Amino acid sequence: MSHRVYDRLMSVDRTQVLRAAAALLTRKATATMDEVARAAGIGRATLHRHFAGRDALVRALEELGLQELEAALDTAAIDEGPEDDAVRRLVAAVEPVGPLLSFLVTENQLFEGDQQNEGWARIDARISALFRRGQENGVFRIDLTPAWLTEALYGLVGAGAWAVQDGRVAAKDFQYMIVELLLGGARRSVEK
Amino acid sequence: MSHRVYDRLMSVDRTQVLRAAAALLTRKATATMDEVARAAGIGRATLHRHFAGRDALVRALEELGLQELEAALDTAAIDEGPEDDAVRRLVAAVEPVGPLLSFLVTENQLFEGDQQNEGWARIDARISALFRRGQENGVFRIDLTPAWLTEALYGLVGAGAWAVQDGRVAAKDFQYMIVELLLGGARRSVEK
DNA sequence: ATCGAATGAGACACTGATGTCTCATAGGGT
DNA sequence: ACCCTATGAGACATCAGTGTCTCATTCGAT
Repeated sequence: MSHRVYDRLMSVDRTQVLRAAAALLTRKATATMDEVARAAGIGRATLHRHFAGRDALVRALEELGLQELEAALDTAAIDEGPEDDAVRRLVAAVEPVGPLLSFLVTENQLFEGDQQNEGWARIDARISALFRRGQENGVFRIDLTPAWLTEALYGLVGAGAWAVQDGRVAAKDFQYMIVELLLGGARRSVEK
Repeated sequence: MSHRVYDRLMSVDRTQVLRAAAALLTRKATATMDEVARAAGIGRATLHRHFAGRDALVRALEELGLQELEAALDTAAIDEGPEDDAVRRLVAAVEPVGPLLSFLVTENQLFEGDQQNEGWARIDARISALFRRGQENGVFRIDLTPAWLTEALYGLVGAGAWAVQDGRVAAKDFQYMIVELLLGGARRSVEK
């Protein structure tokens, strides 16, 4: 009958389409629905059957990004262990979501005026909590607010994803570059 | 006769229009020419008289941004003195250009395929040179490439400008937050 | 007061993207 | 072998943004 097998009747994998869309829109935010469809290897009509319109597509993309970010936060287990190690795990887990994250961060300013998506608020809160915990435990400096450190993390991940995509930074260095700068800064520490 | 006074006959100040356009486009990258015109307080026809089209507008915006960045690099005198102080001066000087910079950085990925604008290459080179000089003088760590530090600077300035605009960070803390994170990182140093 | 240049508002045609529809076809499920 | 559904391709109307033009008006210069 129409159990889960039935769902798979659709030869078009929604998530796969979203990934293709993300990959394209990350590079070219103004890409056409037709371009998105071709990038996903499907027809424009089919794309419209799955996503009512461009807005719906972006919303779905946002949903996907939020899901993956939440998942990354979970697998990184940022509530456990030393906070600097938690940040390392977080960056590592967030790396694959990098491009999508940077797209959504820049795209989100379009929805200004609306209340900030609650999904984002939740993720912000979780990451901020990590930095706050680190401050309380004396691992992180207290003169940089958790909110700013969270924003900075987004910014660095975005810059990193973009730099990798443009070939200015090797993909294998992505995690190291971000974590080291975020945690240790650029200044050479007297004792390493 | 038609000396400099004659130029001022135009009641529309080109730079002023560009600033208004930058302010709007930074928040809403997809803003219409009509919206830009209204934001600048002029008619759409007049906007078209000054900038042939949307492309021309963006190009002019890019030119303005490059000019201001070069000027910021000059006033910061990044070739002189201790490198960490130079970075402080650089961030301070670049702050007013923050929104425009972040707009151009994200907008630039549209012109991918084309050769990177030589103006950008020049600015990248100047900033990279600062970080490289700091590395050679033992001020900056050598495991983070100058190219990455430059990208990170862009990313942090963008994130900072955005955070300020959204009220998540106080404007007066902009410079401090960025410089401290960029130079010192989030980790609490044993000796301050 | 007069002249000239620039402006604002609106009309207009044009283009590109969008969203909807139809129809033939391929490909799984039975 | 037979359905039945999803798909791809294309046609189509619609819409929003663009770029151009005209014309009345404003404003500074003389």
